[in-house]
Amino acid sequence: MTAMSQPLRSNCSHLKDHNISSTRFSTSLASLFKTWSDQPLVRHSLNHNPTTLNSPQPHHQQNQTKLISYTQTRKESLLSLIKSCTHKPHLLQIHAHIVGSSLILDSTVCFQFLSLISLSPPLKNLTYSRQFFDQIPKPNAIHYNTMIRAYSMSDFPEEGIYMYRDLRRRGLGGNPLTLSFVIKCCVRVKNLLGGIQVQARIVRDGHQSDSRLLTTLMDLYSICGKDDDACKLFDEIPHRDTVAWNVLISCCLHNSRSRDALGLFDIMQSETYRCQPDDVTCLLMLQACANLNALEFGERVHKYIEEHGYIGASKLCNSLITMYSRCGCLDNAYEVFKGMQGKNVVSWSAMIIGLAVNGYGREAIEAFREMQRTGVLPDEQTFTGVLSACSHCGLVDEAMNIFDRMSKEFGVVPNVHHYGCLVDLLGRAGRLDQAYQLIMSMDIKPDSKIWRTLLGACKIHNHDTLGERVFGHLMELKAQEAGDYVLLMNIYSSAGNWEKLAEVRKFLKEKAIQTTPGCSTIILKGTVHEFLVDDVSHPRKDEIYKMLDEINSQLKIAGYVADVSSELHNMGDEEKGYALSYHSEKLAIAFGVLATPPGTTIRVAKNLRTCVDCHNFAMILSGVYNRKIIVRDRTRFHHFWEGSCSCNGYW
DNA sequence: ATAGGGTTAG
Repeated sequence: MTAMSQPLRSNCSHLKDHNISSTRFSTSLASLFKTWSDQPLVRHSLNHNPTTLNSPQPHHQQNQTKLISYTQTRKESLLSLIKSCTHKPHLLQIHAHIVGSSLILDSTVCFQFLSLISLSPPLKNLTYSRQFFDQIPKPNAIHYNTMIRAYSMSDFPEEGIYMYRDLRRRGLGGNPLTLSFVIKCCVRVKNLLGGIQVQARIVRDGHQSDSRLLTTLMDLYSICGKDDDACKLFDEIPHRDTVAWNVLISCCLHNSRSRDALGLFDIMQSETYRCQPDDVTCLLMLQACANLNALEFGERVHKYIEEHGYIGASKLCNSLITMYSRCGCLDNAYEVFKGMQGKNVVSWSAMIIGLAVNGYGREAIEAFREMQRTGVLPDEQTFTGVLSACSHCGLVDEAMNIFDRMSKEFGVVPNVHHYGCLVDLLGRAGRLDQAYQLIMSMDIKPDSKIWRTLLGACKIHNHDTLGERVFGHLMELKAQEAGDYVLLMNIYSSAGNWEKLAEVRKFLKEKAIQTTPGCSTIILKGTVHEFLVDDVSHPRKDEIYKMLDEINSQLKIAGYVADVSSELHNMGDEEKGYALSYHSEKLAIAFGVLATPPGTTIRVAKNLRTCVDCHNFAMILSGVYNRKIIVRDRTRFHHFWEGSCSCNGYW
């Protein structure tokens, strides 16, 4: 309703100013149609020649001028009607009159009408546009461009590529614009081959120094995973403006080269290139920072944003919230969130997800309630955040309740992420069969991530029979990874199933499948210190291991008992406790305790998931040694202070 | 003649 009655902002400012109602519009339409009806309607046929229509007999000189001027006025009034049309019934009337008169042969009229129905939001209808387009006897390049452009933004981008081929068949040379619209279509469907053909055309038509065209093409290569080709193309762009740099940066982000992306921020500003980053550059940089946990760089970008007056942009604020929370710096994330004007669903979701990944589940749910109080409607991703908050804190009933309300109250259809959170939650809570039933009852196909989640839960609860079945599902999807074999071995190990364990081991060795070794890093005074499992390569290794021994005995006094469920070897519990003490995060934390005074925050990043034992170890240590510890693992952050953790002990 | 291109938040 509101969408339909909304005036066309760009074209109808005059309408709005004088507040012309639709009734008055109808009146003027009616009077126009009345004048038309005095003219005989010209039946249009595809073979009609426009010149014969508009050229009356030579001996009627006076009449001809009159007729031309009359046609002219008629056309002018129609064009102004098209420009101010906001109602579908009027549209249909105008349509009928264009098609039923000689105006179908007027390319301007056709173009204006086509723009109206293919691009302007309230009346946009692509099927209808195509119908009209097909009624134009001789569509020109502009008509084609309009259609291809509309298709490039629609759900049927490949249709734009077909239209481009059609245009070429008709021998209408496309201009650079046509080419750029087609490339956009190719980007949408990741049609690299089509793009390469267009590239050949760009060269043949002599547009090879059109920077914008090349930039679009770069994006295509980037989206298709051809980052090297995209870079090559970048070198060929004669005038590299900020957008070109932005595309290059986004290319790095899309192709897992966040580190390169960060580097480009300084390179583009250097003496050689002298290109100023804009708001979009900042947005991309923040994403790279979030991927890399690069808090300091993120703070630099934040400063740049403030200095350049971009801080009012909600997109940037939302991105800052995500960057800070993905760097484990919730205080800063909340600071940005609090200070921002006009929080939308993205801002709230960013904050909720931020709280969730940092283990503050109850706070996330509270934020969710607050969001509803302020009248912002949650969407799919908000629920992903809320449900993952529940799964990080073991709030089973809360999650079930929210999941139920999600579709009933908010009309959000459960997706694979929502189910994933529930499976994780049920699995960790030990309700393995219920989790399995849930997966089997889903009306969407379970992906490998879901099965992997359940496999992880089978490991926690030493459920080897279900674990085997779940692993079978992963094999069915041909999606088993090295880490999955490790989980399976862990499950066999915990269940004391040494034969099966040996079997898997043998298999891994035969197939030369490499498992990723655990690796933790800690940054002290700007230097990155890296530790592998049982690492002895650090220059201060003797001190570190001595420290670790001391810590272990101190923690034992404080009630720490090694949790042995993560070990693979067939040995007695006492030996296991010993073996566990050399997990990479323990080494990194021991080094942190060694190298920092009490009261400091120790930040550790781990490539895999932290095990229960290391979680408990860090939690108790934070109290005994008075350090705040933040461990970032593959999926989340764990905050520890004064012997407690943000997720209330729920691992 | 007619319109008009690239990057972008959770």
